[in-house]
Amino acid sequence: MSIELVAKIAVSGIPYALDKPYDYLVPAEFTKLAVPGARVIVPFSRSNRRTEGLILSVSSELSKQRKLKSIIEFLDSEPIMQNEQLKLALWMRSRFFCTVYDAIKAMIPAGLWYKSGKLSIRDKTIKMVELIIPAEDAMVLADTKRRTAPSQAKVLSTLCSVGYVSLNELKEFTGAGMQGIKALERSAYISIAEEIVFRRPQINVLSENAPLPELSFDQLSVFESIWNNITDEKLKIGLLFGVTGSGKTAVYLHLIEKMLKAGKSSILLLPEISLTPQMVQTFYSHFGDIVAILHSSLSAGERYDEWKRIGSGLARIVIGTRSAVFAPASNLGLIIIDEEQEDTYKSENAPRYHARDVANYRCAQSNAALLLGSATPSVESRYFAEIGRYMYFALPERYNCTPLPEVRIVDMKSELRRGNGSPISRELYEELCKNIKANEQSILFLNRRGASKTVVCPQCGFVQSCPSCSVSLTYHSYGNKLMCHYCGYSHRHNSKCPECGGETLQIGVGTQRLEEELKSLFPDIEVLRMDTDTVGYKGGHESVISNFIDNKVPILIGTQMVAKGLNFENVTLVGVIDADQGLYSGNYRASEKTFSLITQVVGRSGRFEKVGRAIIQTFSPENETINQAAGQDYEAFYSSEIELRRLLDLPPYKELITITCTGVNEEHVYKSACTIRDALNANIAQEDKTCRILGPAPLPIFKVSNRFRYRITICQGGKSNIKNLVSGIITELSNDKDFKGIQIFGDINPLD
DNA sequence: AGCACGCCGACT
DNA sequence: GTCGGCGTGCTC
Repeated sequence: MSIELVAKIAVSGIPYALDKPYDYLVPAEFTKLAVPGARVIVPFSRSNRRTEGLILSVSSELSKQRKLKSIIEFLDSEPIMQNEQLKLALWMRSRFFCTVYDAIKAMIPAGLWYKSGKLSIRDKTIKMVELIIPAEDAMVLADTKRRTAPSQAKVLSTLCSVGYVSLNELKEFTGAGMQGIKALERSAYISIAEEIVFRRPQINVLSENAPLPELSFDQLSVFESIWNNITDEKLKIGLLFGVTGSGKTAVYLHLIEKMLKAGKSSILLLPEISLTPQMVQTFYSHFGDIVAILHSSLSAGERYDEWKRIGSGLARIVIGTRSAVFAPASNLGLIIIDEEQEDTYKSENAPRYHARDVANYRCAQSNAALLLGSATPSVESRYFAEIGRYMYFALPERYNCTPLPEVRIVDMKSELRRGNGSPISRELYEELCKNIKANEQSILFLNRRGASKTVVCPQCGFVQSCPSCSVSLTYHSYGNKLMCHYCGYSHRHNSKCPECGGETLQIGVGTQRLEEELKSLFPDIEVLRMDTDTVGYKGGHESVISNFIDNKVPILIGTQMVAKGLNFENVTLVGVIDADQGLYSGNYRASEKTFSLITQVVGRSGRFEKVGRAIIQTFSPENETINQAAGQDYEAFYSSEIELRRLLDLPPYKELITITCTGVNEEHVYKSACTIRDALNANIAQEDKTCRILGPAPLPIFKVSNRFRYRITICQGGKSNIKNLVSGIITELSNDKDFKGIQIFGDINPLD
């Protein structure tokens, strides 16, 4: 019997059902390295394949009967995760039905994943040259060398004046070659040393040390109210309601500044950074280098370095997208989630987390404050404010008192009856003419890419759809092809119906066809289009926007990316081409999303001294949500929507947990889902009688990449132990031989 | 998931 | 004989 060191390890690349801590022996030579948070390579499974893992804990044990395998190597010389982060990863597993390693991967920058492999990211270094003899001596030396070694003399005299400089700059400035500099190093007159530098994302900083914007009376009182409440001991979550243009950003800036003065760091989450360059610039201009940004279009090196700057405390303000909620900010004081209702805060793949939930957990752990900001808060958040779980703050006015735009709803049914089948109603056409004449700009919003929604055959009714996903193909006039917007499949378009040979018809309008329609209506007018097709490359988004602003392009067409966070001085007309789009998707959040989107896009109009107009085109002009959005009346929308949620037993009254089955054989998938439902029904009665089990139901898009998808929805009160039950059922059935080829995963409050 | 084991038919 | 097809079972 002897004492051995045993590490409990979370391993990567395993399904949820196998995820548990595995015990490994720590070989004696690794004793010092074996600490929680360090990554290792371990042999795993019968094949002993090399598998990455992370040490969760280490303990000394009396050696047991069973033989443990040993850790092969260490990837880290010190832990890459602190105790607090490990706790967060374990919590994420229990809440989001992911493996611990899925959570860990979301929490650390990608470059660290393969530190020892080929894809490793190294610290970037530059060579720095320093004078290591007294400057007076160097001057004398430079004089003596002027004849014999002029370039060495130049190097010495240059170093006398600058002292410490990068090798590259020194070579460029003095014209000296490497031999001369090396010679000086050999003689111990100068030293050459590597210094780690940070790769930084390129930001156009407008000015340095710009003052904070002054707060208006309303902003100041909201700012003080937020500060006094969130720095209080008890209630730490606030919801800030502020209509478009009310100046939420100014309040954020002042809160973050005050946190900084109190010695605390802050994280600001945005739905998508590339859509809000103005916000990032404002922060850089005021706070300078202590701002770090984290988002998907950074290079791996930049992301790794920004992460290091945050971890080391050099950067104390983090601005980023969803995953920035994991930023290793020390002494965290505040997390702000701007436009908290946005779907981008929910991850669609494992770990299927919501940034709001993670922020909430982190803030509670580190006694920090959480502030949610929005012009159209999610129904959940507004409800939690109503019942006192969140503090509620409101900025009622537009900052510079611009009146809200004047909004008109146009009935497209009567437009059709008048014989106008085009996507532009007569009224919108006239308003566009007015704007062109007045030299003012217009934005047309249409949340659908492509030229035309679908191609149908009016003779036999055949609709072309993707062979591997269950969505209809979308026509793209660029390349004359039909594309699947889900998996990217495309093939050439033939105007003849593949079933009956009849002439096909295109129905529904996308941004691309709208662009063509406008070009024929206004042949002499420039039209810009902004959607994922036109801004695909890095920086494309900004260049479209600056083109629109600088060249006063009369008309901008766009998908939802035109709706978010942009200030256009000269825009006085907004047209919503198809307000119904998305309203009848069958999802319980459809109204909420429609309201939010229309409200935001209408708010783009007339943000400065000119009064804006907006035209909303719809086939259901009586629809309550559309009318509430037209009136920019969030409270009216909220009170009708929350009543509906209460009646239908939906969030925020209940929490939804879904279990999704996917597989290539539809019947097998369906039957597996039924087995899950039965297992739930058999077990749930003891846990919670109020909870309902729905399904199996096909997902809105029920086939993706040749896999069918069915899911069970559990609608539960939230306090019971249902999550553990679900976890147990997923684990048990994943290992069942009847479930061979079936993937099962759990999700909480999915968005689709 | 990923990989070895093992049991069966085909073939240098 | 043994190479390789995939069905079965296990992962400290």
